[in-house]
Amino acid sequence: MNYSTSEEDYIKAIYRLQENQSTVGTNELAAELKTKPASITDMLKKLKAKKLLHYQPYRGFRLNEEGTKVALTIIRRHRLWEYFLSEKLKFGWNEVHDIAEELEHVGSHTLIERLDKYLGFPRFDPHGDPIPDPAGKLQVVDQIKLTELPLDVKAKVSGVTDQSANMLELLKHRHIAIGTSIVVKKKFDFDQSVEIKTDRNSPFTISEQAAKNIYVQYEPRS
Amino acid sequence: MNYSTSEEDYIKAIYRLQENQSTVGTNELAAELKTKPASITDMLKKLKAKKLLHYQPYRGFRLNEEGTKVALTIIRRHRLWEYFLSEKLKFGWNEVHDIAEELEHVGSHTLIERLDKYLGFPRFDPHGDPIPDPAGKLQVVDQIKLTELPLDVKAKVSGVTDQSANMLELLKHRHIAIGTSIVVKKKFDFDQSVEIKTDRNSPFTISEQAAKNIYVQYEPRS
DNA sequence: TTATATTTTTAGACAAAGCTAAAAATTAAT
DNA sequence: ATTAATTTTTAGCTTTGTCTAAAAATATAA
Repeated sequence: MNYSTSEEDYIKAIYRLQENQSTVGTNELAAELKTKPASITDMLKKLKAKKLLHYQPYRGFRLNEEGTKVALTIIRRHRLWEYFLSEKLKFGWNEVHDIAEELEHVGSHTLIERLDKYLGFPRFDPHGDPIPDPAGKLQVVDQIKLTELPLDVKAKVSGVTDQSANMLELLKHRHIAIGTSIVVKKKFDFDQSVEIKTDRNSPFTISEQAAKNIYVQYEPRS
Repeated sequence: MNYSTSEEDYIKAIYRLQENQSTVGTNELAAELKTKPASITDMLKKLKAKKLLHYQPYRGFRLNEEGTKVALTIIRRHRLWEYFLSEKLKFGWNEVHDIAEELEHVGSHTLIERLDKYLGFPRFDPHGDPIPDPAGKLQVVDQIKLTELPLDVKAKVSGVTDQSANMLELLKHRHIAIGTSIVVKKKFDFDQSVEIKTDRNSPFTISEQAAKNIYVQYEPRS
């Protein structure tokens, strides 16, 4: 089945919201999509007719199996494009989102599969979020915060959550990027810092605060 | 200024048609866009209001300077994506058009400039059509048909116009692709064939008919 | 538990883009 | 130079996605 850009945006937003709550409300979704509640009700009727969600008027709604699969397909496209923009076109982690927001609606299945292959089947986007597989399944995340990594265990940087100028500056200065090999050498509890070492630096120290925003994974990227 | 997907499609189609004729007609454009004449009239009013074309009811129309610039910007996006799909994602020359038709409407200026850089500033798309420059100017084409290439002058394959299965088979078999170095050794007028040599083959002969569909350029790609 | 506040839905309108059928303008042809 | 044929435009309707204002349902609270 093929969905309009609008429908895709709704599906994606509902998916995002229902990750936390069990059921999503009209006002809430309206806020998320920066639109008005009346518009939500209209679209819900259409999506229900297309059997993508459970919905009883006044009772809230939730994506069903099919709707979830569609959502994950869109998220897959989004994150693969983010990875492309960041890795190949050298956009900053903070610039990729808006452009990917447009590219994700280009529907060709072959396009996405070839892109995936071209990129080397990445498993995480530049923000560290996992990329759903072609079947629309979200892989169990095997990435952890740098602060949770046991000492002297080699891992690879898979993403960061804090994209502030400071953080980006720090990462740039230390030559930390996605894929960088990294090891935690010591943890200094007394001043909340950790000593780390990458394959491009001699050991250095960063704040635990910063380290918490760096995600790493054990295995090499497949 | 920003234009809708529909507006962009109209502008591109008008540009295509007015390359031959001096002025374009409603029926003609309707056929090109597989839509109805009444829809054309509606859109023409909008495009005229946006000062993209000259248009007198019943008198035909033609893009003005601004409209032409917009058309070339869209064509630039289209052809850069075609190049990307063909060179990087290994799509066949015949598969790229439809996907590029969607990607071309993604508006980000930075995206296109970075893509251009990433691709190495290509000057021709996989069909051999020139890629307009960032200012929306079409470079004078310095490519010629293989049959027009003087003997023993080295050139590079820049595209083909015939994408029939036969032609693709021939090119594949002879290892002729975009960028392949090629020289014409002899022209056999008596049976309408030419002997050519590439950097990957000993000399061989193909029909003049086939050679006419192969475009080459003198200088190396910039 | 009845009144009040909040949330959600309905009703009716609007803009974009398209269509059909009918009217108007232009072109061609006797 | 009229008539006939063709092209183009207008008028009015449809769909998608949005909005505002009003009505209905649900939740909260004294």
